[in-house]
Amino acid sequence: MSSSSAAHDVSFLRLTSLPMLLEREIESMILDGRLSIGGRINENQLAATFGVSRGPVREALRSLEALGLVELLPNRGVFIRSLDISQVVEMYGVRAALFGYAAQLLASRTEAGEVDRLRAMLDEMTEAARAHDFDRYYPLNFAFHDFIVEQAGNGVLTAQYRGLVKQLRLYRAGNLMTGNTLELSNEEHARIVEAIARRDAATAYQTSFDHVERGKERLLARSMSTARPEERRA
Amino acid sequence: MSSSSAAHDVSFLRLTSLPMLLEREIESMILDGRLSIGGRINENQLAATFGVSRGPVREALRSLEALGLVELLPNRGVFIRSLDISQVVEMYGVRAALFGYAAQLLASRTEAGEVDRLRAMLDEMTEAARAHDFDRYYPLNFAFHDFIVEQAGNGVLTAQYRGLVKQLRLYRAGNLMTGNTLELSNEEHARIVEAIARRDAATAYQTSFDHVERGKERLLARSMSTARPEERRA
DNA sequence: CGATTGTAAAGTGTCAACAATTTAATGTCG
DNA sequence: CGACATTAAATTGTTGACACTTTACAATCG
Repeated sequence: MSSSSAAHDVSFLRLTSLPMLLEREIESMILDGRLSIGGRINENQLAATFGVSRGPVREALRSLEALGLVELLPNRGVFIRSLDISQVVEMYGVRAALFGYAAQLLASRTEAGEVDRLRAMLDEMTEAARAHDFDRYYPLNFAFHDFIVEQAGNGVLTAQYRGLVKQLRLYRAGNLMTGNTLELSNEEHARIVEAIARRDAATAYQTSFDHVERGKERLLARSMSTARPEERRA
Repeated sequence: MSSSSAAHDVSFLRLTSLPMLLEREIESMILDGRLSIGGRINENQLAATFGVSRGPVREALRSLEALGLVELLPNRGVFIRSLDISQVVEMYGVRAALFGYAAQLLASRTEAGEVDRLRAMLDEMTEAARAHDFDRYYPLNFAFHDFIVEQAGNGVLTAQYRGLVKQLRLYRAGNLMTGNTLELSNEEHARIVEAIARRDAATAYQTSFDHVERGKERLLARSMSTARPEERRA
């Protein structure tokens, strides 16, 4: 039984704990919008909701703070983090760099297996874009980017990228695409896939970086038109 | 008195708390080597050391886990995170991408004020490198990289980069440079500064990316020669 | 009536005690 | 003597109580 070297990996021994569970649950409450952004979290209330005491809740909130999803103000409470547009812009920049690096890595390591998958995703997105079906396009778009990052084969990169994307979900207005932006965006996807297929790492980086940067600019343009004239000061 | 708009910014009202304080203190205990890597942290002992109860200590440890400095195994305890070489390699890759992006940003935004400072740092490093004075070179090298990242003007980037560098300090063998690597490394610095001075964003990115990648390769080469022949399997 | 001060309520911060689990030590059987 | 079951110690997990701070409210004074 115990002769085999490392076959079973007995990591079943309680790989989770109450604070981790609470962390995940509170996180989805935030990302699903069940806790409103900018709002305050009441520890007592939250603990009562889950039927636990405040200790584990506070530990979970500490983790969420380090993940950038909430803000802790001493003696004041925990607040769902709200991003202003300048922070979002900064995040998009870093995301562009990370995504570009991912595409670069994938281009230099791919053995063509991933390319077929990417082309399939691309076809689906093309179809959804043609139909202006945003609800169908959005998850495909997400999966496309995530697939490239994942297949790049760098776990640290994947974690950083996903953490950033998670934080970006705090900016609610950001995910909308209108009109022909779907088609424009997807043409950029096509260029990315081609560069990866050609094993052209430099072009894969550049097209991927530019793709996210352009998404940032689309967001900015949209944010300008939406923004109120001026926030008056006292 | 209350007429001025945002002059005083009374953020003095307890901008810190016990868990934050403990977090910083434990962090420096780890990075200074006062807590040995891979070793286990005893909550009772640690709490007694600081003269507090275990609650705040546990909260601090949750934050440190999210920062990637410790690992929490449910019911088993908290362990100072130990990095294997493959993780370090991944981190270097991401660091290269982030640092490259920083140099790119700085090159495209600099108004020449930063370049003088960079050239001054470069001169100091050249001197230290010529004297093979690693102890003097190391902090200069650190400051040089950090300055570029900081002056890039992207707070998210700065935070991500510094977090990564902090984690890399868990890999103790990594910081050594021998022989003429100091001079080689500094020649790369010179190329980076020149690209930034020229406002050549693309070259700034590439030289900076390559610089970190070469650091990774130097590390890997060193690690190969140091590594034990083979870790035998059962 | 508006600004200020004082007071009560609500919420966060910290602790010490208890429960549950893991680890180490001990004893027992084959 | 070694493997296994049993027990004791150490350590983590969770809780409820209490102290402290902030916030909201009410009363008072100019």
